Amino acid sequence: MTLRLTNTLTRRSEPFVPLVPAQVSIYCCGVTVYDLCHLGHARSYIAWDVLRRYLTWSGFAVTFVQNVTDIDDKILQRATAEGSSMEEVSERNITAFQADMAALNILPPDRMPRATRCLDGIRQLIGELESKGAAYSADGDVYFAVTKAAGYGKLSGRDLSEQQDNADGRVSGEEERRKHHPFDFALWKGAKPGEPSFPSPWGPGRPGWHIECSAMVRQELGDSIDIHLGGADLIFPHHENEIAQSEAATGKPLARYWLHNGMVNVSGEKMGKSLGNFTTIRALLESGVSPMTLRLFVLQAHYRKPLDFSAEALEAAATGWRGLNAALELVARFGDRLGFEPPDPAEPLSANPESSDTSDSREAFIAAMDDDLNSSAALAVLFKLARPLRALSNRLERGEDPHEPDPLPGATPSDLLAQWQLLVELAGVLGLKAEPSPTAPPREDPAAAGPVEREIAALIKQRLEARKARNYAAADAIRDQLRGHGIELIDRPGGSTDWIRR
RNA sequence: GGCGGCAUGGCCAAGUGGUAAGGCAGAGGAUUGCAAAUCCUUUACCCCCAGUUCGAAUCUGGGUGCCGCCUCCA
Repeated sequence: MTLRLTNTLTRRSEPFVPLVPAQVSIYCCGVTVYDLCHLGHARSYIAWDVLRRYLTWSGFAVTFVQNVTDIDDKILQRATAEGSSMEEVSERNITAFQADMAALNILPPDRMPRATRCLDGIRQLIGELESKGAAYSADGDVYFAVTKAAGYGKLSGRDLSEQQDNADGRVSGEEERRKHHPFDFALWKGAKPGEPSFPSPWGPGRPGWHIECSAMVRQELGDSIDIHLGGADLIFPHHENEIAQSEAATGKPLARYWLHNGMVNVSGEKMGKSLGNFTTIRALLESGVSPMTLRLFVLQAHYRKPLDFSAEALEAAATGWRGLNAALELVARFGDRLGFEPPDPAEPLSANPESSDTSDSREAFIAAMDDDLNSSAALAVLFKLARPLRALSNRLERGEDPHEPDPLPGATPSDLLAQWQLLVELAGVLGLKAEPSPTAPPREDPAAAGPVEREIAALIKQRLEARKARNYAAADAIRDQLRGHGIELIDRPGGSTDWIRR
C-alpha cells in the first residue's frame, strides 16, 4: 500500500510519489494576519499537520513551508482604523497565530516566510514575467496577462469565456479599465498617496496577493515542489494565479499535488472572516473546549468535506476525547499500580514485540491514512485500541476495589502495554496527545486540601449522614448539587465516598 | 449562466460492486438505596425514479435538495 491523495489538479486520487525519493517539499498557504484565526483556519492547519506527521512517520524527510501574508489591504485598513501601522497589526496577529497553532499541537513550519521579507524575490519574478511578455504595467500597477498563460484555468476547471465577470461586484471600475482582460490580476499595486509602500522599478507600491506565494515557493523550495496546500476557497483565483505566474516564469510545473481542505460551515454556511460568522480559536479554547477536543472534532470528518460546526457536535467530540484521553493517560496515572515501567522516551516502541492484535491495528491505521488521509477511519482504529484501556482506567479510578484490583482480566500486562504504546504512537501521528485530566485530591493528605476540597468533604459527610438516616432524597440532592459543579461522587464498598472532577 | 462538491440511523460521520466502521446520544438487562464505572443485549428499507449486474449505499441516466468558487477568503 502506498499513500494516495486526491489531487485537485487532476480531480483524481493518485499514488503519492515525491520528486526526490524519501523527501517531500510542502508549501502551505498561510494566513493574512489582519485578525485572529478562526475555526476554519484550525481545520485547515490541523488537516495539513496530520498530513505532515503522517509523511514523517512513514519515513519521509518533510520540508514544510508556510507563509504569512503581512502586506494586505485589510491589514492596512486595520492599521488606519486603530491608528497604528501594518507592522504593528501584523506582528500582533502573527504572535497570536503562533500561540493558537501551538495550543492545537500543530507543528510549526520549518520556515515561515513573510511577504515583507521576500520583496526582492517578488520584484525579480515580476520583472521576469514582464520581460517574457506575460505581464504589463499600467499607471504604476503591474498586471499578469491571463491570456498569455497556456492552460489558465486548469486547476479550477474554468473556461475564461464562460465566467461571469465580476460576479461578486467587488472590482472597481478604475482598476478594470487598466486591465487588458477582466481576469488579469495585479502583480504590483501602485501606492495611493499616504499609503505605505515599497520601492520598485514600477514605482512605489506593494505586491499583489498571489505573487508572494510564487516568489516564496521558489525562494524556499525551488521551481517545482511536491505538495501545495490550502483551503478550497483558494483554488480560484489564488492558486490558479499562482500556477499561472510561476509556470510562466519557470516553464516548470509548480506543484505535483494540489490538496484542498473543505470549509467549516455554520448552520449550512461557510465560516468566513468576511461573513462575520466565525468563532476564533482563542474564544473556543477560552470557553473551555480543550485543544484535543478540537482536533478530534476536526479529524472525525474527512478533510475534503465540509465540516458543520455546532455546539452539539463539539460536545460529542469532547465526550469522545475524554474516553481516548483516559486510555492515553493510563500508564501515567496507573502504571505503577499495574506494574508497568514508565516508557523510556528515548526508545519508546521497539522494545516490545507486537502481538498480532496490535499489528492488525497498525495495518488498519495505515490503510485508512493511505486512503487520502481517512482520519475518520483511522480514529476508529484508535477507539478500538482505546476501549479496553479506557475501561481499565475507569475501573481503576472508580472501580469497586481500587486497593486490591485484578486489573487485567483476560489480558496479560505485556499485551496491554503493547496496545497502549501503539495507541500513543498512532494518536501521535494524528497530533493527539494525553491532556492531564483533573483528578481527585490525594485521600491521605487532607492538609493539602484547599477550601473547595474541604467544602466538598463537608458535603460528602453530610450526605453520608443522610444516607445512614435513610434520607435518600437529601443524599441525592447533595449528589446532584456537586454534579452541577462537575464533581462526581463514587460510593465505595464499605461506606466510603470518593470524588473526581469531570 | 459556468465550474466543482455533497445527500448514509436521533446527531456527527466512514464506507466507491459482495450485502452497512467509529464517535455521541438512547433503550433493555446484570450490578447499585439512587448514581458513577464495568459487563451483556439493542436501534439503518444508505434523498427519489429508472437502468447495468448473479449482486449497487457504491456504477450509468434522469430528478430533487443543499453547499462552495466565478478576482476578500483556510
